[in-house]
Amino acid sequence: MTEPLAPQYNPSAIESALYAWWQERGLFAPSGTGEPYVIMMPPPNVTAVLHMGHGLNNTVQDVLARFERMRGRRVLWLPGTDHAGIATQNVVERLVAKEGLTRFDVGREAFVERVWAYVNETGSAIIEQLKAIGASADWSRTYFTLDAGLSRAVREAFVSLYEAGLVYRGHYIINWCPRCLTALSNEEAEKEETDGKIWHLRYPLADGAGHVTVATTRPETMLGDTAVAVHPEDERYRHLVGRELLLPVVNRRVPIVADDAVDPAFGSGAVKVTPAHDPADFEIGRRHNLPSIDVMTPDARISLAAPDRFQGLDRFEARTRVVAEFEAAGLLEKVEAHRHAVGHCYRCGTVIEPRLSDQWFVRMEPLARPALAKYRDGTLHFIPERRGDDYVQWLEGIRDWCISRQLWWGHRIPVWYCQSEHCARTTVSRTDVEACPACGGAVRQDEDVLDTWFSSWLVPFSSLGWPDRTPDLATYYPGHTLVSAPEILFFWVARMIMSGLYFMGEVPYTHMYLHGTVRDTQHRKMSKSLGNGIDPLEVVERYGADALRYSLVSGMSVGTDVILDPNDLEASFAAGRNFANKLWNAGRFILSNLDRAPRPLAGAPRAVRRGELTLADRWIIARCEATVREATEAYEKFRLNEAAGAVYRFLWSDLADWYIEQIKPRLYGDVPGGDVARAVATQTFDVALRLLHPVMPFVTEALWRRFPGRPAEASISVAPWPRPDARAEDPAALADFGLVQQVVGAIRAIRAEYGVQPGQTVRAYVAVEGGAAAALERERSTIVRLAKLSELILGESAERVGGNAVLPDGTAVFVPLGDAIDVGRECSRLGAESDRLAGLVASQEKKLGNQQFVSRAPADVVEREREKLVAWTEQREVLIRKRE
RNA sequence: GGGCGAAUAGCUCAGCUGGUUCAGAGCGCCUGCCUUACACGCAGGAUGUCGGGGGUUCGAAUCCCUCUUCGCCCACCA
Repeated sequence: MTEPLAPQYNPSAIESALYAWWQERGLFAPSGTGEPYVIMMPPPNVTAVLHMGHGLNNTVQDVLARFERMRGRRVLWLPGTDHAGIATQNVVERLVAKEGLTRFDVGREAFVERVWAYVNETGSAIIEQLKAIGASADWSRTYFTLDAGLSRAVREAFVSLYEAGLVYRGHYIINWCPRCLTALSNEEAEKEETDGKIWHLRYPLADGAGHVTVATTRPETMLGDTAVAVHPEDERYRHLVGRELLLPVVNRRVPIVADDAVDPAFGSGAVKVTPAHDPADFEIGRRHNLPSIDVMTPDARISLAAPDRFQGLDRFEARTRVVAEFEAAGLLEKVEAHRHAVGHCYRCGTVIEPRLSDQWFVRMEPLARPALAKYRDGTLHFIPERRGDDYVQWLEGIRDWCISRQLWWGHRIPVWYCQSEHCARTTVSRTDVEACPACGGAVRQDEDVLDTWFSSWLVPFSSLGWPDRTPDLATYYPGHTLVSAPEILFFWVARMIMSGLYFMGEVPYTHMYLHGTVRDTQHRKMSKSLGNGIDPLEVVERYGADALRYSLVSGMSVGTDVILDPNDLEASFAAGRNFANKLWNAGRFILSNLDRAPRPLAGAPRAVRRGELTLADRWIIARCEATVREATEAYEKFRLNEAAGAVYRFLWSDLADWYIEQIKPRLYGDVPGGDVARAVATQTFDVALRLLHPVMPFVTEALWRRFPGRPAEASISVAPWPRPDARAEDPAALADFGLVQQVVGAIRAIRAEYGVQPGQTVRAYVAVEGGAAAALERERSTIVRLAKLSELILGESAERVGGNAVLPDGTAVFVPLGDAIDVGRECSRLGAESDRLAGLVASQEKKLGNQQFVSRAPADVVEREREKLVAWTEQREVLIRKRE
């Protein structure tokens, strides 16, 4: 506690020890009797390694958690990890591939065991990494989306939705990833604008009397065409409806049908219909009883349903071959460039293939309706608000959610099919089914697993024990704030609202804060594949967790992206490190002076009476008060950068640059009042540490604990949040000390301008009277010392030669410099200064000469402008006289 | 194609309900300082048609319209 502190703050020497101490003390578990405040951590993938996006997301959550904890709320920040179906399976598949095997070689059971082994070994790494950045989550409650409790919740949700008719099995076109070999939801198929081509193909009429031209971006699908559709009212084709075409390449006769879905204005107005490979075509096929011919295998090669010469070809090779055959037959009308949106697998980037298959779906419209209503009635708040538009748009256009995945890693679908041919009953059950409940025959469980998001959308209550009615569930549901990346608004955030309303009857959160994305200086998203990432742990090692957090927080206003430079860590993180160091040294200085206080300041420094305070004391107390208000309001409004900025300015510009400099004579015993200065410095510094703790938890704790009178077990992380105190407001002190600062600044500027040696003292005149003079008189010694004066004269100067400055309120400052100065230089400076004032005066006269302004603007505004004009005019005259 | 947002110093961005923080901060740049808390520091300084054009207003970086350029979300015109 009393060992001397190093002049340079060394984060790595203290951070892990402090974190361990917080954990030992159990400070991150909810405690006390305050109103609960719940933040649900977006569960990172088990196999994830901490990246800057996690850094940002968890820093924001931690700032809010720590802020509310200090405000006395019973904070539960609930962490967990996500089994992340496809992502995790892919990782282990790659490991298996190194042994030259596929998952099919390994077999389902053994493969799942491998995944478990992998997850058990490396799965919690990210949690350790989150601790390195200071995350104050309640790790004792950490869940895993595949553990027993959450698995039970998943079954309960599936079965009860099924019983309500909201889960169904359907035969539809879904998004299929030919590399992951699974169905995907619409959200998992990322649309990307792509420059492609559109081929215009001629299909001859079967009777040889001409042809119909169709356009397609995927010519290979023509192998599965079973019709051509035209609009029923399209005069060009009306006479052809009902006739047949001879499909080239495959030589199949297909009908021409009329369907309203066809847009006669697009292309030729005739559409090839491939019911097995296009959702719109599927619908047309259904309306016209067309056969569906699936011409592709699961890995997107041409299937046995196509002519021999195409079988086994990759879909893109087949595309080339089909086009070539059309061209050779003279049936390729034209090829045009075509920009369109192409779906890609969100996990591996492979082009999605629309595929006809049997899948499980959730009927979304009944869930979406109340979720929309809760936004429209003002229950839900999005920060920033515009994210609410995205939410509404998505819900209004919602389509059913395909939840089955042809994977092995995940929650097995709780459906059993009777193997007996005459029974064939389907059983959907909360518990495992051994035999068919109808006929007692053998059953086979559905092979598929559920979308990983089907477990995470339940997390706000499943992580608290649902479907059991646990005390945790009663206490901590619903929560308040969700902090999330905008990418998972639809995957997760919106769905949690729907599930919360459906299963719990209440929205899980009222405030959804969607922060920005971490990008590089070219505004590209940081990613491993682009190689533009910054490793947060490296930053923690080199600059400290506080520096990392400060940079992330200060670099982001509500909902904007955070830009970091991967090639220049110094540029990105030095500011935070420097700030931590500044704090460290300010704290070190104050502490070292407490040691030389005549009596140790126990606990709260000795009570100081208002009458004992100097102008500077009153000023820093008032500034501190303003900072409490500003920072608290900013945290409440999620304006974390403003909160950090307010405390930064207070600590650096006010406390360190001015107040600490001002009190040095008192501290050193050169003038009386040392104990008052110590008390005020200690008090205001303590408040600032508490205000900053949510953003920079480590350095603030390290310093805070060292102040005398703190019990060994006291932690700033549960210290009370500073309360606004109207008695500390002091506009007069703010104005008076502000004048002192301006006078000192003006004299310093003159000294620098005229190259006065740093050690040399000068005289200075300040032309003030009345209250302003009294204020300067009270801080005379401060001005003399900080501006390095031999004498301060409050009044006009008879001397002419020297440096002049005019403060914004019109106060003149003059520093006589005798023969030492360059007269020519001074003349030009005087000229420039008087020109500047002339400009101000001119525009001011114009403004005040405007009758409209004088009559319409508020009186106080006009009055202020008048005063400015008077002061500027006077000072300009003074300068002009001097110049002569 | 539909919806939404952004453009301010060399860079990254604040600037919220029009008028005292109105033209700002940090970084970078220039000058001078190892002043016994801190050179990861101190003091001083330079830099802007607030994207273009129009409008509302006594007054616009701020509100409205329009153009330009970027970005995000959504979308079965084959």
